[in-house]
Amino acid sequence: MFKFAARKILGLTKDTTTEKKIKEAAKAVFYSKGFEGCSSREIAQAAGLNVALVNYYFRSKNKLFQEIFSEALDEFVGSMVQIFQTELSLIEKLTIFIEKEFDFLARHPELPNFIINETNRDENCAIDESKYFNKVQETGVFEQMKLAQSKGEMIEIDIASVILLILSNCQYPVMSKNFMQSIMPIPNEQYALLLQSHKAHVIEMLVNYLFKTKI
Amino acid sequence: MFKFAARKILGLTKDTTTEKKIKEAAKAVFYSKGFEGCSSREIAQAAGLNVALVNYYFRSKNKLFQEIFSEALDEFVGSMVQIFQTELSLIEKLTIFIEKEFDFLARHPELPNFIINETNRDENCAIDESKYFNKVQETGVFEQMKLAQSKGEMIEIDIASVILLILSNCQYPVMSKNFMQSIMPIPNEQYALLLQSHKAHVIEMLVNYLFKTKI
DNA sequence: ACTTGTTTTAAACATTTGTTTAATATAGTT
DNA sequence: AACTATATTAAACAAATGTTTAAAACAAGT
Repeated sequence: MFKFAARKILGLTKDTTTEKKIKEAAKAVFYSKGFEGCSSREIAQAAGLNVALVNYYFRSKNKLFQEIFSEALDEFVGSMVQIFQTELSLIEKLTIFIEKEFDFLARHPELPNFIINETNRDENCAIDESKYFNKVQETGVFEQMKLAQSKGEMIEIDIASVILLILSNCQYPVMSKNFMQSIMPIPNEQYALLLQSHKAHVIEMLVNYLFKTKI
Repeated sequence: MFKFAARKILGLTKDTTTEKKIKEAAKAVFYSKGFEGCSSREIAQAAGLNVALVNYYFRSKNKLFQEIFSEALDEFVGSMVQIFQTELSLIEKLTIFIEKEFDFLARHPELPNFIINETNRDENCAIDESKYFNKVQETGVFEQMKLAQSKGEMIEIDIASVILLILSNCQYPVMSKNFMQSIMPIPNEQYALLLQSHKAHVIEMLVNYLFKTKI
């Protein structure tokens, strides 16, 4: 019955290319259509395989999704942490983070909408509440902010607000592309250009506002 | 066969409470679960009616959805236009718009995610590409911006970028509530407070940046 | 060649889906 | 009261869904 489950737990799978194929296909399909927007068969077909194989390797559509989703979150928070844990100044961290985030999102434009969306669909899918928070906290970036605030280098503002300001201005422009194009006449190529110039505005605006230091 | 369609076209429906009940129920269900996240039967049940009635009044789930969605967009753009067409200064318009948008979104927190999401799901659902753009353009707010820019009162920035800055900072904080709560430990009541103080930051930041005029 | 354990497939299963049908109830008109 | 058009319902339909089963293909060891 649960042979493969046991094997997986014991780490005995030979990590076959099939499993990876399914995961890659599932990733692509889930990202663009969401959990409820696609079927198991669609994923199997995208991987060029039988439906039963999907459940053979991942037990259920739900389980497969959870794995993909949690890796998406990992990747997402990971890129944040990667920059925060450097020894740069806050302004540098902020600037570089926004730069990287815009570039990253240009390559994975479906990701933010996917995460926001699925977090809203199933509130329980918030995995390990504190796991990600701790990761970020361990970088010491919060202390760095509080220190800067006490020294008057940074404005008094809730740290959650800072996160919100950053994510809002990085992610929303990507998520809302189709919506923006439905209320304003902007062809695809031009939207990419818009994002580039928008990035510069976001950086300047946030740095100026948070640090009261003209660039 | 298409009796009711003919009646609707001819405006002969007595606008029964049943039709409204279905629409209200559909609105609530679609908003919170999206088109693919719910079934016709779920909508019927929420309205306390038979499934067949939903199709009797709206022909299909798709058609019902289109009606709801396009009204959501109307409402959304309408509130924008309402403020833009006043005789206020740009700074006042911006400030009031953000104030109202935050209040509006506090009452309809599912709306932005719903619109963004469904616009991404079916790119064809972008109804009447120019309709909304014209509505906004007719308010003359774009000319007002260009004038302010030529007078040096406002920074040089693409108007699409301005829209993006505003919507990003108003909508994302609401859309991402569940996501934020899964990476930071913020209870519900506190998140509402956070949004209030965040609103003030957004106003100050945007006014300062766009108009180079300290409040 | 036989056995054993793993991978893959086609087919089946029970539910759920959007939609339609055919019958019943309701109300208004003559 | 009978007729008619509308409103509502229960039941049915075909298609799609997530999942399981049972059999086949494959590989490795003996």
